[in-house]
Amino acid sequence: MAKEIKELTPRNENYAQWYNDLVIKADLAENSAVRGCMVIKPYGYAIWEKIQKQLDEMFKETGHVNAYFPLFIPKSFMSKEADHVEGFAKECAVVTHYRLKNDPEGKGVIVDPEAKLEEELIIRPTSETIIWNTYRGWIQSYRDLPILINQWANVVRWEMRTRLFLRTAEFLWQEGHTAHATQEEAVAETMRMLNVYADFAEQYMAIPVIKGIKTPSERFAGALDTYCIEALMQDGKALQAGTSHFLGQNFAKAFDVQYLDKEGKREYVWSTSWGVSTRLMGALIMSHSDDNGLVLPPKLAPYPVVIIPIFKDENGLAAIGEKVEEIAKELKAQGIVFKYDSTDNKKPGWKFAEYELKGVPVRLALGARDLENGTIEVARRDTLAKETVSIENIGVYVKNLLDDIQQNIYRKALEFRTAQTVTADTYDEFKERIEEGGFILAHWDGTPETEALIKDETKATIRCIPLYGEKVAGTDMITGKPSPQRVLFARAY
RNA sequence: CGAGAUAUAGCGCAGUUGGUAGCGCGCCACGUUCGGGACGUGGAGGCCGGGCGUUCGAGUCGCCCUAUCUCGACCA
Repeated sequence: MAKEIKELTPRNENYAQWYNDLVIKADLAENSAVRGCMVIKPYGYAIWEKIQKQLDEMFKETGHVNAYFPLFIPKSFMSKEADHVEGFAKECAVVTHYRLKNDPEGKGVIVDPEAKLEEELIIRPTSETIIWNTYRGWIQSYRDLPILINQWANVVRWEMRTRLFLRTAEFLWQEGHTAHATQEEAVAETMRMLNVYADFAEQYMAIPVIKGIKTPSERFAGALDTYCIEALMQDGKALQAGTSHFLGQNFAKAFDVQYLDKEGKREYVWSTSWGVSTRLMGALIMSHSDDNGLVLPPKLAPYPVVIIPIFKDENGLAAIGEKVEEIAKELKAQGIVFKYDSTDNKKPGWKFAEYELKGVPVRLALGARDLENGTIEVARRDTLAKETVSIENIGVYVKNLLDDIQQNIYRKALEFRTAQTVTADTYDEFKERIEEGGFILAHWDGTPETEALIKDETKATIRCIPLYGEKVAGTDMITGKPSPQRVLFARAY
């Protein structure tokens, strides 16, 4: 068994394999019988629920409400926005029939050829089209605006190659779709939600992100501008962790959504959409995990604390159980969720390893020796440090420790990213450095040709044009043409 | 969709020049253990991914499928 843990090495040559193993061994998810899809297991789903709950709260605070729109999209809807269909056409699952029947030759069931749909249905790869078709009926005047709606849903994109959490054929996400009277309002909304995502990533997931804007080639199909948060994984590859799109009037025009303004003039509505997905869990796993398994930030751990009793027999367990009840009261008083693993079919050492693999931030171990001394052993997952402390005020102690762990995990990730972010002034320097992974800040002349050339030759893409940080003009490292600021390059997932 | 690899017990694997299948972990029972993945004894568990062929005989050889993984291509 010990061997299994040693196989997990975040910086080994086969990071992809390590990642897969960790996801499976930490009991988060597994491949399903359906190509490219995954089963999210209870422990993994509990993390997703924490993410959902927190984001939902942040959406509500910024004035949004939840609603739900259909899974199926009539094929004709997809063709109404030209860029949108071009972007998604290659990865759509299509429903063509609505009935099965017994095979007349007795070979199980077949699709009933007489049950062919007149118009095929697309399983949503994203919901802009069905939502904007609906919004048309909801919007008549400026008094109906803005519409600030979010949807929690699953979507399907038939990707050629998939990876657990990072790119599955079906995934869970939230998609916000807002409608506004003016361009300014819509742009402000796009930025507002980008900031919500960045705050969530940094404060809850403990992942530092760079806020920026995508180049036209990386833009969402149908958007005028795509803003994003970009994170750096431990193997040096970048991961797009969330996007917020300014859609202009594209979808309003495609679905004829107009409103009457105060002067009685008809205008097209302005819109945004924004989303994050179960991919965030991939980011979480790859950002913090180490050779012992997952490392979860306390704010997103299904249970931030696990209590492990060390006992010889039933009497011993009962004595510890009484003490645990006292501790439980203190933890509850601090609002800390914990798990007490009193099962007697696993030894303490096994449990220690198991909860480390699962990334539980704090482990409390309690045995006869502690009962005698009035102490408890406290172990933290981020540093693997252990200490024996007095059981007095353990609730407050753990609360402070959890806060410290949350900050420490973020600080570690930030230090890593800072160390892995460099500038390159010449293309040779760039090509050499890109092999080591990490972010590279370099000057770009703003043309798609240069961008494509770099991608072809180095597999690096422009992750974003950073919104913040110092903006010093320079010249493109290849063409020598002027560049207003450095842009962020990396190889990406 | 290209290249490579893999498919044998719940999981991880072995299986020689073809002779009707084994190991470790896990699981079940009992006992001893219990402060970093315990140990002993005894058990249960397999249409060897599917199909066709060669052969007296196929986990093993040949061909064809299918699925998975890694690397590409692709990827709001």
